[in-house]
Amino acid sequence: MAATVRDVAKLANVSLGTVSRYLNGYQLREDNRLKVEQAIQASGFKENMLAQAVRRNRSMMIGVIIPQYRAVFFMAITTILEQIFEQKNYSLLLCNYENDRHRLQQKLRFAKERLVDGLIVFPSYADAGSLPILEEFAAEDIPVVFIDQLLPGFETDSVIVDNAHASFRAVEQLIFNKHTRIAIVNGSPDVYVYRERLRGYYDAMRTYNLPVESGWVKEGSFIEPGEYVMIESLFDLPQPPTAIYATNYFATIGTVLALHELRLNIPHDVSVIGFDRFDPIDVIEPPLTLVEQPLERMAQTAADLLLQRMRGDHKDFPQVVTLNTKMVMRESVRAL
Amino acid sequence: MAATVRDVAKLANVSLGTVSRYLNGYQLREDNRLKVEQAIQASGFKENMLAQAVRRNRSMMIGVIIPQYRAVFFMAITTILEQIFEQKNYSLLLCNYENDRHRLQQKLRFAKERLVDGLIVFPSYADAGSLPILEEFAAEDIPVVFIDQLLPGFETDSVIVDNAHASFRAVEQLIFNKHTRIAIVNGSPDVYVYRERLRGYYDAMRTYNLPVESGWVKEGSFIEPGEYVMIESLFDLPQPPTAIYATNYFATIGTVLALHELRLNIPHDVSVIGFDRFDPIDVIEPPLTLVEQPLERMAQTAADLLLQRMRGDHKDFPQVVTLNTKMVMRESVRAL
DNA sequence: TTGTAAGCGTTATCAT
DNA sequence: ATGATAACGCTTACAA
Repeated sequence: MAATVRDVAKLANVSLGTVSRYLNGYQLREDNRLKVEQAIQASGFKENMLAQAVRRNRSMMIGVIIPQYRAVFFMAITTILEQIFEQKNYSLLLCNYENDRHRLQQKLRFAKERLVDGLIVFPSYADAGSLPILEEFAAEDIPVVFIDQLLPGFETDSVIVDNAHASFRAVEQLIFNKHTRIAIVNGSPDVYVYRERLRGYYDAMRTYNLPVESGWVKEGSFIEPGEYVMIESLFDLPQPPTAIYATNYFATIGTVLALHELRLNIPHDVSVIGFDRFDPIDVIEPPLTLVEQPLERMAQTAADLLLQRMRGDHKDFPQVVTLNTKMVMRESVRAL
Repeated sequence: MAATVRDVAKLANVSLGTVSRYLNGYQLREDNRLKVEQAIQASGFKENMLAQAVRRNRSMMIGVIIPQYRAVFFMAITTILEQIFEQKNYSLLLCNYENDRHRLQQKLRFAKERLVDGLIVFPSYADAGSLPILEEFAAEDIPVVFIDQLLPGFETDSVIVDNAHASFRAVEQLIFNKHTRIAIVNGSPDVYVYRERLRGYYDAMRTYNLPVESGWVKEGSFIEPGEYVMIESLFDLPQPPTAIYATNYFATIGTVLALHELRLNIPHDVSVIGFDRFDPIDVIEPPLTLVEQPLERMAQTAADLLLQRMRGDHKDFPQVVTLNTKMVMRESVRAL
């Protein structure tokens, strides 16, 4: 049905080797080049990437393993990854492991069976112990890059963000504005990044000799009904906070909704610093002061690292690149 | 390096044909089966899916073409698609076309070059005229299924939702509760589904002989700063609405935020019906009455249809399956 | 520069 | 049921 190099060769009256060489960018004699080009046109020849893959032993696929498609942070980075890799003619084999260690192992195996040339993993909730498959990638020299988090127990190139420092600076910013009673609305402590963000909060408070009252640390998913009652309860305390640092997108939205509910004005009554800038965060009034992650650079760095390893360049392996977040001052913090 | 059927055959002292047959589930003589199994164990043989793909002329990849990874609706369906296809050993070639006709055509070509066995497309913003590549899929008998929207000009199996009817019922529900002044906060009229949702609104109002005041129809993305000022302006009208029907996730959030801003209580001051139930919608107080789309069934239907076509069963082609949304009554509608 | 032929790791068709 | 062998569509020595 579909034309093959053989058909093209026949049509052009050259050998199939010549056609193949043409396709791979080798120099041809002028008349032959013309004949081949015409034959390709005439036959509607399209190269078969699968056959190429077998022959070259490269699938031209990159596995991208994601905790949850619903979490826009991962997908925002994946959008950029796709653009980068598409330019190099790689396609993405996306896998969602639904935040489940067991499914993660499954998905890694799945990607390996598909013979991906490289792997980018967001290792949320994971531990190396439950992921023996990773050693197989290492053994077969299939490069793996972690993004967003490390995975203790398996050392490989990683691109992360300094979460503790991000928190430190956010809290510090509040302190600079004379806030002393600062609460944190944090993601689940099961996730490494949230433990880090919490650590940065404590660090900042300690550094500036501020006490952390019991009840100022709230942790949750903030996607379940009524979960922001937890946030509201901050204001039942004898010493309610004057500022709230919310450490992710859902916590930020939840905080805003809770303050609305309590008829507390941002920033007049309570100052707020949020985390991550995803739709529809920008719609919120007043514009929120936010910690923003360098999504582009994370993606670009991870991609570059992976491509470098795939080229066989193992310089400085394993490299851990730590990027900094950016605090963007808007209007949700008031100086006391 | 990696063991092949040949290696296994040698190790087991059988022909490679026997090994291949074993792998493909044919009956073997007991002793041979044992030998082959042992050889597979011993050699750590893993089948090479790429070689299989070439030989069988089936890539075992399904292209899934998505307007935007950031839009959780698409990703929610994709999550389900992935589960369904994984069970059949298909992998997903996900492509994001960033809501751009031109990039959509590119991505379709990309998927075709990768020899996907089938295609699922969310054709937002698209028109068949700008997508000549679709005809190539048809010509080569690569099944294409549209989901969420049709694409006039290219007829193929499609799974959609009755958006107009969804709106009709939502508005009707408000009318049943004695509301007569009902506003709609709608997505961009550039998108077919929003034109449909608006049509349903008008239909319902007309059916019940209710006037639609000028200024009751708001359209926008509701992700840009200050866009909910549009919603707030509803209440500057001489005849402000007593109920708002928001036709997507962002419109719903925007509406809630705007009402908070205006210190209007839901449902006491204003009744609200929203659309789509994605995080963190459930966190909103009171629980919102929502139009919910049958994500599972959409995904399952599209997948079934595609698999059927890939099996060569072209019965009733092209099939357009229209599913119904579900109105879930919660607490954001008050009877007047 | 070109043609020939071997080979990638499979599946599938023959006889046997 | 099995072995031998061709074939899938391509790349890549090797010789010419």
